[in-house]
Amino acid sequence: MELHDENSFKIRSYQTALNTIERGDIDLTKLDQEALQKINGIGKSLAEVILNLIDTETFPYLEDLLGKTPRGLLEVLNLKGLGPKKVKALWEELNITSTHELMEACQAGQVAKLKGFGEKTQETIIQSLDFMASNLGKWHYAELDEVVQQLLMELQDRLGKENVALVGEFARNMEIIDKVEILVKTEDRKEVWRILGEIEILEQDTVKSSPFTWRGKILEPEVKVHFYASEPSKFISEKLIRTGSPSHLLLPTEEGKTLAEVFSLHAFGSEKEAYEKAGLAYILPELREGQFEHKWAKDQVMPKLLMDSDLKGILHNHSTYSDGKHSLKEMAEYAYELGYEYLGISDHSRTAIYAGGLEIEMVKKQQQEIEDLNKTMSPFVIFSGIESDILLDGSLDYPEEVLQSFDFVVASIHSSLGMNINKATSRLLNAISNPYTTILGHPTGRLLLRRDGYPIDHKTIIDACALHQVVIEINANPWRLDLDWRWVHYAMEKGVKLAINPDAHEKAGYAHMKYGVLVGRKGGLTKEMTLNALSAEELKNYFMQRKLEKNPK
DNA sequence: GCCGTTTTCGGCCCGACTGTTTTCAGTCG
Repeated sequence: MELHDENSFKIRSYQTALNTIERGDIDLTKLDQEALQKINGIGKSLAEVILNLIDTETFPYLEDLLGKTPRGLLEVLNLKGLGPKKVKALWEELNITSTHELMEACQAGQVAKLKGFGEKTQETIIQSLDFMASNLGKWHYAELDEVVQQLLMELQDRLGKENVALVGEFARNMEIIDKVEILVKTEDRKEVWRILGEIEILEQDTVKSSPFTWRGKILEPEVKVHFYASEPSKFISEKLIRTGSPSHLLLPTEEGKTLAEVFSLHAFGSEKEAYEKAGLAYILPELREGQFEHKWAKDQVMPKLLMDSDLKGILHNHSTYSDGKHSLKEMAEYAYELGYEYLGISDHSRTAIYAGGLEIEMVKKQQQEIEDLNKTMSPFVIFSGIESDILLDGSLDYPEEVLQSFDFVVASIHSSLGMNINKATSRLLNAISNPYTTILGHPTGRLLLRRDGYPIDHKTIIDACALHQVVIEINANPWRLDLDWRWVHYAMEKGVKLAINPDAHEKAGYAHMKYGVLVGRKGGLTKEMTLNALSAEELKNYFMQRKLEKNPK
């Protein structure tokens, strides 16, 4: 609609209606025309469209629009920095219909000459295109989780459980996966390759494959996959070598060899035995990154890492008070059903108008509702929080007396993300030193594979959190996973606690906790250093104690 | 296209930034 001169307010209507539908938990298929029109943002026309869609599964207007739009242009529309107006200009003035053509036009300097464009815009577009190209074929761990586990199970069924092992990035629980790698123990490669040929979701690339390596892809979502065949005697060695990151494998051992050399020179009955041979304690796959794990293993002090079952409650969640899909009560009851002891609700604050941030009177209303629910749901506890926007100068979004009324405050940046490292760091420092800040939310604002976060001086930020006893969030949303696991160990060393927060905007969002735990473990996170491993009672005391120390009045 | 009324039209969420302009359009969160 945006590309075809449709009335901008009509476009907005569609958008508002879509937002309402997506954010609500309404089963449209059960509603008639009259009931549909009662939904805010849906009038006569849209109600008819919806009924027609349910009935015939088609939408002629959309088909018509798509028919007039080059497919590649939709991809151009996804580029950061390009909105509908600019894309339309590129299409009409330069006849650009794909990212490929756009790159050529940029490189030829044609884009900069267009009215409303310039050198800098052209440069931004090139950067966006590069960013897109560099992420091509990569996926979030969470997007592949299910298909990979299924594939693994099917293979283990057919080849024997002990003969199939995940290796590579996926085995190390990396947040971004470029290719899936699986090692098979066998004396008959051809038979294994034949079985792979029977699996429908796989497609081999025969040109790139070799006698020892089957290369190809999983079809949906499309991701590269490699299978390696290993003789039984070398299976453990090969598994270790194909799992550890390059810097892990280059770690030195007592006898002066690298880990990789030790692994490849001997035959082992188990991975534990292999690490023993190298004079090290056993290192879990997710820790094999060539970082702090070496010292832990050398000193034989591998800590017990955080587990899903250690988490006693869920902090940082949204409800229908702001942009969540489910009501406060529904969110609380579902957390209770899942066996958690508490829920920390932290809707958006008032500056986040686009997300329905809470005006002060709504804060009070919500806190009243929390108080009432806490009476009926006890011993389950709802903690009253807020995700307060960190404003441009680093201050929080409400006057003191309002901030004071929360059990906890998650402070996050949501606007003006285009900052340099000095600006971003000082903005965060200001928020961290605010006595009402309990948790620093998604510290860099990154969206994996979509945009880099603003640059921050991690050490300075973590040191400040240590000084002011601010907890840092590991936002467990697969798009964020922010704080990055590479900084978890440093935070723990400084005595900074971390919170595994799903940032759930609906009940199903709690499931993301799993991915927060995975990256937390990668960073070496323990139960002791995890805020929401505290019981409801302990956390209640923690919040209270903290408020007393910081704001004695 | 929706909503609300100061009802059958007129207005539609906001603030900041960037880069292009020479006062503001386009984009983002």
